Amino acid sequence: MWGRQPVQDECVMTTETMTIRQMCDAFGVTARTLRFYEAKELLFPQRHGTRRLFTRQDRARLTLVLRGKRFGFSLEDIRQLLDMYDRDGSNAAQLTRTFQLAEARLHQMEAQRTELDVAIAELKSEMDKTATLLAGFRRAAE
Amino acid sequence: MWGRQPVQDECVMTTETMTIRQMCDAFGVTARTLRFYEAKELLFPQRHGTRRLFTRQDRARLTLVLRGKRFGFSLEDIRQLLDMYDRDGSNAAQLTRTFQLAEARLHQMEAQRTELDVAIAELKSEMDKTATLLAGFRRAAE
DNA sequence: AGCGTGCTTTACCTTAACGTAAATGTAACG
DNA sequence: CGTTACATTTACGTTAAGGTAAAGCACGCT
Repeated sequence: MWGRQPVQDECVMTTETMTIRQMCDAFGVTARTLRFYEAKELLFPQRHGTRRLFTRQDRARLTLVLRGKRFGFSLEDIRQLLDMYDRDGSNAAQLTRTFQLAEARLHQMEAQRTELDVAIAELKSEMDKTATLLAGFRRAAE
Repeated sequence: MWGRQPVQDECVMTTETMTIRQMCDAFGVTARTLRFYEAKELLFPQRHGTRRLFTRQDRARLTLVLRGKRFGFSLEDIRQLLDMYDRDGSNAAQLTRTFQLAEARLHQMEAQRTELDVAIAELKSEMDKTATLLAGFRRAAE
């Protein structure tokens, strides 16, 4: 009735590779997002003809990308962090550079945490004032 | 509405009004920012000829704007809060609304901090791995 | 052969909070 | 009067993370 999904006889769900739509469904992102991430060198899907085939590695990377995004990091930050997870450039110089990148990121994150703590404390203080005012109003209303 | 200021023909340096540059120095913002905030109806400086003169109210409002920004509110959110306050800041219903907005924002910020803590822990863990690898390389290099 | 559907690329659109540049104005100093 | 030092308006530029539209392949089915 509706167009049935073309059943791939040979490439049966080995979970080896996934089409773009399978990725969208699996991760809850749009196709545009996956293509965008490829353009930004966050993912490196293979091609079968013109079609993208996302590998196990792409899925692992995408998981990390989405986690990083939840933490509020930019895609560029994430790309650099992914290079750290990919310690395939296993020479000491590369690892050292990677480590330094991570260290810088860590400092940024800790600074961000400190700022967030300050902001939270300030906001709480402001809310206390407002709450006090409100309490006064409610007493006056009786 | 809140108090009119004395007409000043001579440019006496009262603390009543400030030029744009005095404002920049006092608040650590650029002139572009002040003009932008005026365009966005966050500030309402008077004019002396073509020049802006920022009043005590403007300074109070700018203080609130900058505080709101530290809390992560958008300028549009801030404008609405300021407008509410202007219309009838001493209205219990509006104070309640303000409080609720602040509460929601506080929850967001606390959630953000929790996630940030997780991310920091994970990153530290990855850095440990990298450091261990590096130590191995350095031993091998001797 | 035709149809429907999915995938592809190319390319312009969006939002926030300003930055930056150009052209012009004006006020004070010397 | 000229120069200097700000001030003003207008208007286009920037960045991030995609959205959206257009138009063309590439199939599998009938």
